[in-house]
Amino acid sequence: MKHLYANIPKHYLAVDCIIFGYDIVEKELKLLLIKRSFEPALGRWSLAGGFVQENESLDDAACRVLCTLTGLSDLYMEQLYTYGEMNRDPGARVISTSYFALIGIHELDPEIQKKNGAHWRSISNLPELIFDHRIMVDRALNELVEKVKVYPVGFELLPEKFTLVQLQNLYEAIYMRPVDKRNFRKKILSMELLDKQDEKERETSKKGAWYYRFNVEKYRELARNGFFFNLAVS
Amino acid sequence: MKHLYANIPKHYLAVDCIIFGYDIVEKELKLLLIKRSFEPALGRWSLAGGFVQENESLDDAACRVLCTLTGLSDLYMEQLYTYGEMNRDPGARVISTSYFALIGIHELDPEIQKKNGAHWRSISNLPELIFDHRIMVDRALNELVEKVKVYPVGFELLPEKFTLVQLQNLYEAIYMRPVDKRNFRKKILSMELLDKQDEKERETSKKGAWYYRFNVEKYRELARNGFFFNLAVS
DNA sequence: CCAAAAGTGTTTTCTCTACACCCATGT
DNA sequence: ACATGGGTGTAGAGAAAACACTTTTGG
Repeated sequence: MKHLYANIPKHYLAVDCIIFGYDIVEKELKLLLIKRSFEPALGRWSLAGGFVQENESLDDAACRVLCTLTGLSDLYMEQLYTYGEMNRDPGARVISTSYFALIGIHELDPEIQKKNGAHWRSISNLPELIFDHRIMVDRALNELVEKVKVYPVGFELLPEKFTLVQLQNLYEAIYMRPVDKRNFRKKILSMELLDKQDEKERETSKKGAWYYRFNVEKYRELARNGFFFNLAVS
Repeated sequence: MKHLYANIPKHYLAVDCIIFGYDIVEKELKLLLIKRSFEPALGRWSLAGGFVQENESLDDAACRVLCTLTGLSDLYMEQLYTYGEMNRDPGARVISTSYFALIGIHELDPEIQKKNGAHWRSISNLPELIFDHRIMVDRALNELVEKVKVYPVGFELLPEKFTLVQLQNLYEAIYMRPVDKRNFRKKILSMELLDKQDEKERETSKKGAWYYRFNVEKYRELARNGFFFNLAVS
């Protein structure tokens, strides 16, 4: 059947990953960027990307890029948007589909990071990026803000055990504004999706803050019955 | 610089358009589908699509497909999602980006429609579609529901002048559930985005219903100042 | 004993929802 | 005069927002 498409032009197709992380100590949202060690744009900052091969789906390609870079699989990942302007890549015409991923900074092996030229950069102070990567990042940021309001994806950025203060700090970092402590805690706790642990975090305060865990199974169960997660708070 | 990408495989790239219309008389949401007059899948139903050419961006390609089919330009259109599974098109490996478009059924010239084998089909009674087009449609429907809640895009499906009853019928068709008349009118009118005309629609009732127009400029002005459209009603 | 961060309730405001009757007009 | 669809307001419930003091404990 291939002859049917005989006169159709073909294109280079790439994926680019917007990889978010969260620094629990500095309370900052970060982006995993690559200092390019190859042409074009050698030495400049870019998203993690790669070309789509013949034997892999788009999602496969994005996973491959992500796994190669981080050594991690089963990360939260989602397709976002496809950029198909004529001259977005000066090297050749390349159409690129962006994916956004969420990972806990602590999960990332510094060795692998170094080997791949990957660096965490603070969202509020990004370097100049190649091509249209900055546009990709901005779209992903918008998406992240909307997403965490209504789906429990923020937890992907935290360790398994986290305190309510840490969770609130994360939301403040994403929303880029302060959030009322009492309203925040009331709302998240009223959903009954967090399991309180018998253990306190004692690094950051003398009193210590209780650890919690997000209960995925409970969320799935509730969601099946029409429950909607919501943390769009003041 | 093209040699840099010498060993990279290339792919067929397509766009598929999910074109929504609204039948103001039958109060039904419709989809513009093509009865294919060519292989593969001759005689079967499909979305309007086409391959991305060498000298056009993705958006250009989608516009071209849409214009060719409808004879209209300046339609509301938005990119949705890119489908890149290996075997989604049995003819060859094709990656396809879906776009959704909103047009008023009344705008469409029946001659052009006939010439292109395009037919309006009711959303609630769609025929079987080729490839993964049904999946594309379902995603687009979800997107449409979410979109009309929070952006004034529903008006793209209506004539310039419309009545509040017609607007409500449209929202009921999209939400696929009844909506409270008084709450709906209260909410839309309180936004002060509709300009009441001095004229009534008299086809469907003896009393007649006032025509309104959506004031785009006013909306843009308000939106600039942080106003949010909202018609997520009971 | 004090500094530093964690934890905790109540009141007010606003938004959402439910709901039933009168109006205008063509036949 | 009546049938048909268009148009209108209010009261109650629930959600969101504003807001300040007490607790714990290591040094």
